[in-house]
Amino acid sequence: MSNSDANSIITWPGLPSHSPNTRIRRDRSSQTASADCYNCLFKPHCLPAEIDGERLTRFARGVLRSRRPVKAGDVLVRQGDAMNALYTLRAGSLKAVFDEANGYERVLGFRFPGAVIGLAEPGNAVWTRTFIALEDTWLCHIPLPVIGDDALQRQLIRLVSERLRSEYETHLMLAVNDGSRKVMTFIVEMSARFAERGLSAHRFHLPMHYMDIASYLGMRHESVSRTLTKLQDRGLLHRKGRHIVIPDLDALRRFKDD
Amino acid sequence: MSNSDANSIITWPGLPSHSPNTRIRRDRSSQTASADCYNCLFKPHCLPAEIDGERLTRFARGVLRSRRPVKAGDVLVRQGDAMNALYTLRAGSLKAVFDEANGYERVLGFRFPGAVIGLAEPGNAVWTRTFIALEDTWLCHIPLPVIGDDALQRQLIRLVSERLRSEYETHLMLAVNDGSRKVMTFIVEMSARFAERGLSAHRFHLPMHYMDIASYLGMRHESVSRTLTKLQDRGLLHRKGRHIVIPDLDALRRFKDD
DNA sequence: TCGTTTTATTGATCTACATCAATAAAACGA
DNA sequence: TCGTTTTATTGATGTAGATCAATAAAACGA
Repeated sequence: MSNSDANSIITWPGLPSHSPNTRIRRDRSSQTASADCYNCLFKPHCLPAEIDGERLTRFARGVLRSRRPVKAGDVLVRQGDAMNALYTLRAGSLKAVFDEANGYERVLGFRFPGAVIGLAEPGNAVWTRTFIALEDTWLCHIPLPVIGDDALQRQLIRLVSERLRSEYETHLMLAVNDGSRKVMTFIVEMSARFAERGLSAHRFHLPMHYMDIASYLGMRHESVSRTLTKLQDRGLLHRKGRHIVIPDLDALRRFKDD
Repeated sequence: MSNSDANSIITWPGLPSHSPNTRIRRDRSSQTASADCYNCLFKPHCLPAEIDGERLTRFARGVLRSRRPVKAGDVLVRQGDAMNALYTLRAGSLKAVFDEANGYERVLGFRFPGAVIGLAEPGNAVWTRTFIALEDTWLCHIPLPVIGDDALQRQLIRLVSERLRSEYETHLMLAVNDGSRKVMTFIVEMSARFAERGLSAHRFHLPMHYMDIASYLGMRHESVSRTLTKLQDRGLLHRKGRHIVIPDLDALRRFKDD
């Protein structure tokens, strides 16, 4: 069963959706507030990276900050929905999936705090992928018209091409066609993502299922599990379920590259 | 042996390069000219898509149109070179490759007329991939400062996110992990690329080697060859070397999808 | 043009991973 | 909390495609 089935609930007020069970809350003020970009930890990586003062105030006024999270398993936006805003991830995590005609979903990526959601869509009227929360997730909502400013557009160009570069990295990883290498690259990458948010690079909890990892890497989840078991046997990592401990990160990196 | 070895020759005048044999022609006027964006077939897909009149004239004045081609096998830009211009492809074709430390190259994509080269680099001071001509190739050279205009930036955003969407498609293709499906998807995709340039979708010549296709798809070239032989045996296509004939394109598409 | 180098094809073998299956462990909801 | 559902683990088996090898066909350069 897919996570993105009929009982998904969209908690963003008034968000367009094809889900029959969409729950729209009336009380806007209790749900969202204007963003506080001045004090935001992620400002240097976000759209208003280069603006300040009056211009930043104007930008922040147009941005809605959610107060209640998108719950684990819920859909933020669904492939095919009209696209009229970007999101930024403040806390939690998301998976980006492509919904196939047969009902299955194929995982295209994972997003962590600081990430901008929707970079593949400018120029497209419609969301090309579905975004699903992996855990309770807080976001900011940036309507497209707010990004008229020149400095914002330059930053958007930078963010999209940065994402493009990272997708080329992913292409290289997928094209090695060696399961254990793909899994190791994934683990090292996750470690780096945690580290860049000030968390431990050696000890972390993966928010996504092994089935999601497998889908992302183009493998079966059995193979992901077996690969991790093998890495554990070699002492390169320990794990209890999705909790990962890497005693020697450099050793893992070296092992991956030869 | 890689194509991007020491005897690569860069025919773009004054282009930075690490190649010892770089040939720089003195006579600029015989090599390049201002672009003629007004009469360019590719304008709707290029950067100045949305500008006209006076603004287009100003843009075109900043753009250099090459008169002599980059020769087959030659390097247009090398990974690590300083990045200060985009290119657009007018005729010919290129491959985008990642140069590995061990000297091997891994193919990340192919570019055909109408494509903009360098979409992954804005925000990066340096080329992240090497571009090599697959056949004699003509380009336009667009210095980054020329893209100050607001409409040009909007179009650049559109182009980069469009490329990002196409990389997500590639991710989906690579993650199916089924050789013959990957090859069929590639052939169908190539057919579409030829068709969109007004050429035959049923009968075309692949400009890249099987080894490049294999590298791009994460396979061995033997497997690419075998897969094509199998498709030929089933009557889904005919080929003589790299010349491909597809008698029934829909049949091939249907076969690929089940 | 011919001789050399590079690329493509075909065959034989081997292995990593998919697939099928059965159990165990989490996660979830009443 | 317990009972159900979903996800993860481990085992047995089969197969697609990697690998090694040898020949054929292009492509290239003098």
